[in-house]
Amino acid sequence: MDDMSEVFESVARYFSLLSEPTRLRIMHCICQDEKAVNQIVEETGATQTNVSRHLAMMYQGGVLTRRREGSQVFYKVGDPAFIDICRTVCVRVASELEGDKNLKRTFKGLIDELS
Amino acid sequence: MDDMSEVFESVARYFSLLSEPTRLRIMHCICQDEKAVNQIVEETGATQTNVSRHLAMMYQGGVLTRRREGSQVFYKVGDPAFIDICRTVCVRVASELEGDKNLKRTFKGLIDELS
DNA sequence: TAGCCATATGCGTAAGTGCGCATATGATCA
DNA sequence: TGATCATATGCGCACTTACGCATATGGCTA
Repeated sequence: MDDMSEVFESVARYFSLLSEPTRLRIMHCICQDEKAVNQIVEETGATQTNVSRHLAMMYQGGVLTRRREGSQVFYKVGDPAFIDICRTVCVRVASELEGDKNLKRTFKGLIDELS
Repeated sequence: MDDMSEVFESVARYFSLLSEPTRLRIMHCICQDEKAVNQIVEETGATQTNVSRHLAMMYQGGVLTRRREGSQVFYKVGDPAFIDICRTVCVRVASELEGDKNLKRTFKGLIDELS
């Protein structure tokens, strides 16, 4: 029965990559186009340290791909499952919102982006 | 631009429900049939305290439904998106495994269950 | 080579999270 | 009502995690 342990741990590890707002913001930012770290820093408003660390974590988790060009490093979401999963979750979470038209609209926009 | 913050936080909150091995084990256990807490405790091998707390957390997050019958409480996965998301992630994670035939087989079994 | 830009990383800190123990609440039955 | 079973919760602890600061590494250009 406890071959399962390893499975649950791997899956949990994957989900934890997606369970942090800053990381989601970063992923959203490099979801369609690859971007250099400094661009990501600028667009997300997070610090360079933090962005760099989150990127490294996601890269190691296999969610992002990385490409070096000169002194810059470009990151991009490279996980084919990512879009699917996020869209499903967004639909799911949005469906439980009561009230707050603005938030609903924002979700809707994001879901469209992902479709 | 920062209507997004709230969105990212909600989505992250959802993912964090799924980012813990014990919770995944519990969910797997009540994925198809509802079960009372003591059954879940028995089947998962976790302590009553812990199971109860995880169940409460997931219930509040809207992932589980709950039904009282006498002194027992039955829980069940009630999130229509859950199966989809987990299957996608399992496929995703399994695809990155190199070697370890046994683990692959376990994943495959789980994925079949979810299909 | 030296200096500069872009990115990564060691260290310390504060907040969050999972867990066990003991205990509280709630329901059944004698 | 009191005893007993099922579930939930307060408290404390250990561990993890996100973060900032300072600094290291790696590449470019003069």
